[in-house]
Amino acid sequence: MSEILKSSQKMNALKENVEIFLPENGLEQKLEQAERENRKLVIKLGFDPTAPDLHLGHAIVLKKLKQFQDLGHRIVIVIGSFTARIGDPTGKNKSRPPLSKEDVAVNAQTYVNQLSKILDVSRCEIVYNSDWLDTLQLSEMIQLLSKVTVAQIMHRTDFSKRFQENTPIAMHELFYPIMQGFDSVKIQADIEMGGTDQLFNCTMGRQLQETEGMSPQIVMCMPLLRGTDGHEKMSKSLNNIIGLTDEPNEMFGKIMSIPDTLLPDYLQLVTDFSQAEKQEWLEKLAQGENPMTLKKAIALNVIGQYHNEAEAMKAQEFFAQRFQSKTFQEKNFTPVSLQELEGIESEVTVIDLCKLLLQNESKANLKRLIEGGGVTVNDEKVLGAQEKIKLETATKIKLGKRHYFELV
RNA sequence: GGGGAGAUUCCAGAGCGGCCAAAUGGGACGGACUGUAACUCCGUUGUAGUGAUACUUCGCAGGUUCGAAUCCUGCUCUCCCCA
Repeated sequence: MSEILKSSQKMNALKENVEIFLPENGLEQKLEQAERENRKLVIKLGFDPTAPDLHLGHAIVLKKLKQFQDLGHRIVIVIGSFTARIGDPTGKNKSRPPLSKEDVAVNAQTYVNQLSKILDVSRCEIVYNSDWLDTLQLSEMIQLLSKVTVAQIMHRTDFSKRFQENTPIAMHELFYPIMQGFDSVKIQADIEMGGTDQLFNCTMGRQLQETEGMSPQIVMCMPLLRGTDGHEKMSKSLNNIIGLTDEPNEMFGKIMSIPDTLLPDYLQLVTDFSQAEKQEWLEKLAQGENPMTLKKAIALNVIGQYHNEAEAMKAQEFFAQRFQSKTFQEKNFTPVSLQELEGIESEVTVIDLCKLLLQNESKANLKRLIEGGGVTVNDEKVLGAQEKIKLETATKIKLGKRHYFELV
């Protein structure tokens, strides 16, 4: 029995929050293999440098990588600088604007910065797949393509679904999984990680490695975290993410706004709690504990991870004051200096004031907000966009659910 | 290569010469209720304007008409069937 396998506890930790192992006992095999050959495993994580905002969904995978990193294995981050130009087929059928080299470089850098929230980046190997894909000859490409059948590619649910629904599939999209698989060949990956949506792409790596006479990588897929809307997977383009770099107050609010049905998932996947603590929480819930209590605990825990405990406490207080206090006057208002509201008379219309405070909103939109009863000034609802109000200090203004200002 | 269908506002999807800034549903936003949860109910959902209204929008470019998302021509793209 190997040293590592002796510790079943360690093994359990490595397996926690992994939804799919391919093959099922692959991890054990790889660890034994590594030990036998007296080397460290190469663990691959790929990403598209398109939307470099990492969120709690990514964190699940990154934490898993971190565990392996702590055991001394080699973490190889493959930046899809070439494949980004193809675009991972999403079924959304939106043609992606091609990224320039500069875009890729900038995105990759911000990505790496964010990785450092979880991983020790100095001990990660970061490679760009354009390094080998840019120079790939057509003949080599065809050689590669000959290893894969159409039936296999169409097996990917995304493709078969679109095909059945008569939505377009461009030829180049079919190449994406093959490219990704080729990356695994190039870096000689032992393990590839990703979300469950990456299962197909990752298995491509296994197949291609085998045809190259390599021992195929194993695949570990983490569950997909659902976003703040409670339904769709967390994704920047769906605008439902909680970003790793979000401000504490922002994070707190977003976590408080997730539907209760997501709580067990969040408890399990995004918190630092021990299994025992998680179990305890679930029991409390079952006994009728207000889910809000757990939500707060999760929020505190998460902010503790990505900021620190003091910030977390501050965010909780902020939240309580601004959103949970019952009376208008007690709420927490963001100060806005009167001087900063450049060149205004002492009296303005409500609509103009709103525009100054929320410059990104169109006036038509703000007008609707006012007429819909979403604007309150000094505890009084203002329904006329043209009403004049005096600009004086201590004027308190609420715009919609989330924006609170006080003139100072 | 041949034949047919189609491209509509965030999405799905009606409209097929004026009553169309464009039905309906979803989403989003706001309000009431609440725990920034869910449920339910109500309102809003192109931009600018106090308003009358003006402007931009129905794949792209032209044309017919007093008037076009709606008709015509060309182009681009998609789907289906046949080869």
